[in-house]
Amino acid sequence: MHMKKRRHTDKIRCSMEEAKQMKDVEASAGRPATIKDVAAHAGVSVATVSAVINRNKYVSPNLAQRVQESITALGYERNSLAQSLKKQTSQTIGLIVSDITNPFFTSVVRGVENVANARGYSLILGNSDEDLKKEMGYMHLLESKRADGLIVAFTLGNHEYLHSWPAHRLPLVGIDRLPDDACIDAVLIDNVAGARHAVEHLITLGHERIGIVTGLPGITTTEERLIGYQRALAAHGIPLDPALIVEGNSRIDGGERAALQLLAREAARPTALFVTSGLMIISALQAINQMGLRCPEDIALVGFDDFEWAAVMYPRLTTVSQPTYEIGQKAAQLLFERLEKRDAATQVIRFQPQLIIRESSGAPLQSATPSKELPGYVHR
Amino acid sequence: MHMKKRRHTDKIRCSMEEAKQMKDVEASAGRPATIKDVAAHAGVSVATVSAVINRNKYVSPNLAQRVQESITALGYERNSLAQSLKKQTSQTIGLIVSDITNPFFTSVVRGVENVANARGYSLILGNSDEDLKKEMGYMHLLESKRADGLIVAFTLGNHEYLHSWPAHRLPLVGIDRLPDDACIDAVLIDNVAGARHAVEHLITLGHERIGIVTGLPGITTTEERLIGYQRALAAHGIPLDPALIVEGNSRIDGGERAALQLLAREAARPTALFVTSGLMIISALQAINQMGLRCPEDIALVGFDDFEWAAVMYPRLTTVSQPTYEIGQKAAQLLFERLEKRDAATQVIRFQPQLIIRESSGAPLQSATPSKELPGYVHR
DNA sequence: TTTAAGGAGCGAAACGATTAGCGAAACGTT
DNA sequence: AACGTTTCGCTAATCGTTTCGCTCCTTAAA
Repeated sequence: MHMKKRRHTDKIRCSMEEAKQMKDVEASAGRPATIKDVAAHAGVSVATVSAVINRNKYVSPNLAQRVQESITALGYERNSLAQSLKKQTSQTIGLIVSDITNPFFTSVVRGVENVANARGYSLILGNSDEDLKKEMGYMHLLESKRADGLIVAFTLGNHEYLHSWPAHRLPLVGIDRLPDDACIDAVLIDNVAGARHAVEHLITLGHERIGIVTGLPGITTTEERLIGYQRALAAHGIPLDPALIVEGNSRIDGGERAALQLLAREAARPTALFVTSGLMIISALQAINQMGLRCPEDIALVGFDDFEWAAVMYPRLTTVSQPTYEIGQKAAQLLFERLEKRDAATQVIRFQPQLIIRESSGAPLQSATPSKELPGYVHR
Repeated sequence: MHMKKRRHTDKIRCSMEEAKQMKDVEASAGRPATIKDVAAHAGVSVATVSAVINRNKYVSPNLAQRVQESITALGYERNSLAQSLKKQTSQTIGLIVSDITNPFFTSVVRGVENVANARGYSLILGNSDEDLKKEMGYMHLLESKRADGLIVAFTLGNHEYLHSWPAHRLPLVGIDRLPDDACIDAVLIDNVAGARHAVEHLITLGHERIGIVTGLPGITTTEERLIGYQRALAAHGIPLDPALIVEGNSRIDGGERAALQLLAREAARPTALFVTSGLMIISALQAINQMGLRCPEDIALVGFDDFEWAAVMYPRLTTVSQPTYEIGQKAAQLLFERLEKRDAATQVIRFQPQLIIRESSGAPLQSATPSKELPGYVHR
């Protein structure tokens, strides 16, 4: 009774205040309005305000209306930190890539962001710079921020720590590459097939001395693409020349260095180059020009990773195209599936890359010979 | 006394448990370990554990040692949500760009991420897709997540809501563009000067009929670049022909459409094109090729936004280069300054863009005429 | 008239961390 | 022995939500 009465007077006092405060959003200056402020303002309990906000309980329409008015009057915005703490879910996922500046990852990030956003999740982004320490740092940071799940492009290095990772609590989805012993959901592409297609394309054009510029050593994609290269040669009875395999670093500078090294061997210069990582193809092309050679007449060129510009460069580049956006999308989907079914079997999705034939490989134009139309090959 | 005794037995019991649990990280399966678990395990109070974690109080070394052991034994990881709730700071900043896939923003994001990371802050990323609704959605989301500050590339549209934005509580830094009436910290570039340099470069090469493909209408950068174009013409007494101004949309498709429209006017075809937004220059180049014209012989071309590939395209592109990474860096720095001094005067930083002269504008090569070496002009 | 059902709203206990305030030892000094 | 000082450690309140029970109250059926 006592209570009841006091509450009632509260109500009256508050509705008078309401009239006054109607316009002064965020009355008490510094501090943001809390649910408690709203409750006091509307003369109801916090439980009721919460019920109104979340529409998960019966609240009479006119009371709900009153609460809504208090909310806008005070400029109240829910505190997701408190909510997450209580609900044990932060509606946030973490994404760790090696470098968002790499167009491959840029597009992946966009794919992830789109599906996360559609589900009301937000995205915390981290760049590992191919540094295991940084990667682990981010993973722990995201664990402490209680992200609901993580999507990670693992760097090279010893990933033993994954074995004791509490995946049931903080699910993990790998993209692009995976430590061989990791048993987690992942979205990858078939690098062996991609590399093999690219090299076989060069072989059918008559090349036998094909140089390869590899990516960062120790990463699965690098190794798989090298395997594809070797298989293609083997399948056509071309002996493997170790001198034609040169290590790049998946960045501009490494590509130039590696390409120059390959082209320097005047005696047994390769007639074609296969560059296995996106950014390096640019510098490889620069290296070719720099040596006074022409592409594709003197040196044919095929690269991994397609991008919009590949179609307007000179020469227009033949590349192995990965469905980057779809990779991000799929990874996010996998993560959300996992959040719903913690103990489902792990899935590893492998997309097929596509060889897009343009000019740099020296192939005859499409109209000239529309002969070889295998799946996985596209003329553009 | 009573307490004391019980506490003591607790200690003993716990150290026995400790021996047993030493290896079973994360004992109670699902739930992550809390500070309370650690306290119980080590036989101390939560305050002591907190003191050990934050090293902000006197704790005897051997006790600290014991606590540390409990922490690793239980696999404890601090819950930042709870910490943020209590400390009223989330160590998180939000970054809203229109589309991270745009190389301009990619690089900006990287700049922001780097300085945030260095300060122990993490980054929540949002793409607005030039949609005011989405932008506002993200801003409120980030407010509810209690981000400590926001960096935003504002879309076009009515930004009245900014006037009632609680900037003292959630500081805002604008990048790239700014609603004209917004009075906030910002990092911009001098678009007028950039455009003017580009167009004057074309004029000094003898061009008078210079077409311009603009960006999305309604955005300040678009308008400023158009002004720079007009000023350059005016300064050289060239009359303005409205037919030479065509609207693009800052995306690939819009660039092609606009360029084709300009080139279609066979009678009075422009001899040079100025494309004011990064992605569109590619499609403009395609449009030129498609019309059977040559660049730069038939049509000279200058674009806004430089990127690595501009140097290996055919022809190598003359562009206005913006210090994208530095823009991101500076924006983050401004934000952190603001977090430290809430009531300092607002700063608007304007970087100077640089005209990088390559082949597409038809300029004589550097070695041939090193004559015109104004600041803001670079031959590469 | 009694009972039951269930709508509408409230109080209070979590969630996991931080921290002010308070005692209790241990030690040194007079 | 009495007292002050320093060093540790504990209790309890707090941050802003959500949510479990609980209490009224209204309505309808028995």
